Amino acid sequence: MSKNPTKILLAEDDQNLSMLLKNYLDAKGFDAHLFKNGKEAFQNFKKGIYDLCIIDVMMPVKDGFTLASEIRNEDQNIPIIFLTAKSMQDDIIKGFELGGDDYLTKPFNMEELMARITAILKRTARPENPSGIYTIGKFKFDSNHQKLILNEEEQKLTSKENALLTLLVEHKNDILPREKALLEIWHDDSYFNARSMDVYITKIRKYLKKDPNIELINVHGTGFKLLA
Amino acid sequence: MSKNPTKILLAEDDQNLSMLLKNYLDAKGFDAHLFKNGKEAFQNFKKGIYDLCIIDVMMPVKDGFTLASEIRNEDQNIPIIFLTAKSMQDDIIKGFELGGDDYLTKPFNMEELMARITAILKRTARPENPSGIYTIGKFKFDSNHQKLILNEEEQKLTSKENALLTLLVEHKNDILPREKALLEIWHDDSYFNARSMDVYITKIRKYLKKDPNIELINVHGTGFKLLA
DNA sequence: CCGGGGTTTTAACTTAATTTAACGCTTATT
DNA sequence: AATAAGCGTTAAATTAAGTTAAAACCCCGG
Repeated sequence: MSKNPTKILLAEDDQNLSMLLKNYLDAKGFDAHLFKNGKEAFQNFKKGIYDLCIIDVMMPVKDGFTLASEIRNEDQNIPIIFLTAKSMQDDIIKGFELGGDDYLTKPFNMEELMARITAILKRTARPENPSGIYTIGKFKFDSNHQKLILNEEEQKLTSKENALLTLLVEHKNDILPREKALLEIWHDDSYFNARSMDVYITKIRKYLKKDPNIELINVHGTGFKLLA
Repeated sequence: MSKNPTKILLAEDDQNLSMLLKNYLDAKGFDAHLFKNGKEAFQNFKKGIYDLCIIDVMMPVKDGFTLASEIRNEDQNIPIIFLTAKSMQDDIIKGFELGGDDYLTKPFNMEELMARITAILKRTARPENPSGIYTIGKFKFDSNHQKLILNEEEQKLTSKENALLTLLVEHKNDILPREKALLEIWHDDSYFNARSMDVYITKIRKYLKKDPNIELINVHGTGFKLLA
């Protein structure tokens, strides 16, 4: 199940820059759609489902701010990045007031744009599994409620057991590196924390033993692997 | 019941700029805490509950990137804005990779910083509920009138019960950190206040017991989570 | 100023979660 | 095979949280 590319609405009238942008974004794996003024852009915005907008402030026919406020009117949440030639602070303030998420002053370099896009998408991204419910062999694992359920029996988990098992299922059939677990759960990779983690691995193994098809194996010097 | 100001961690070694920043932010109604290097900043970060970090990249003792990654390790979500003297693109990319939310190149003007702070906080903000009326499972909770209502029955709450339950519902299905509750309600994180808070947790659990689908679980060493 | 009812804090005790310690076994290295 | 480092398991020690009751506090009416 491969993911759809992020669809970007690109509103920019400058011929050179716009093609440069579109090519760059497409090369980076995005699906960028280019429009040369605010009017065209808005007409298309209503049709397509976009994930992100990059809007030049100065455009003929309909300027970027007008476009942005129309878009905001349709969609409260879609991220908007403004581009502007002049670095007038009033413009910047206005852009943010309109609900812009970021603001780039020309000339900017593509790497920076890319970094800002990535940062915004990361913030906007929906968590992978908001329900927090996973299947492990015959078990249901509800990480939000810190419970491991087999048939009708509920096993309550402590916070650490829950955190560790959550990491393990997120890496199901794959290695969860020791270091990663230690940093995320214990916030520090030290001798004692590592020993503590081993204790929790034992506890989790004990719980999971009720389904003999599940294995929680160690990869020496590397990490653990949950097989189901 | 007025709201606490947004608490900002400010890490900046330049004497002039840092005081300028602190004064400006304080004047804008924030509660800015200034530290002159990464080490000091991190030590204090762990103690206080901050809402936003503004970090200079170039600092003595511990640089801004190191500080940011340590902070990210403790808190996945807190917004971080980097400040840098040089507009080196590599720095910018690195900043975003570390989970920075925004990046400002010196010299910047205060208005722009303000705009970016506002934009970030708007994204991060928890949805407000001016009515003060929440739903918790089968209950209605009216925080303005300090009442918990199930069917026709009204349970009056004391102000502490009310304040704590309000914080809990504002973080529904998410962790309410102990320190945050202690600082906001008891204004001081001490042993006895922590004990007192536990007493109130017990009381609230007793009230909520009437709906068996509601859980108020403890996350060891971290806080409480209200699940409904 | 005093007393009483409700609220909050302190105290004492209990239970649970987590870390540390101890010891034995396994895996890599030479 | 000897050695060292990594891991497994159990139990003890430590620290956090849960519960209940008593003490202290606070505010209002008399």
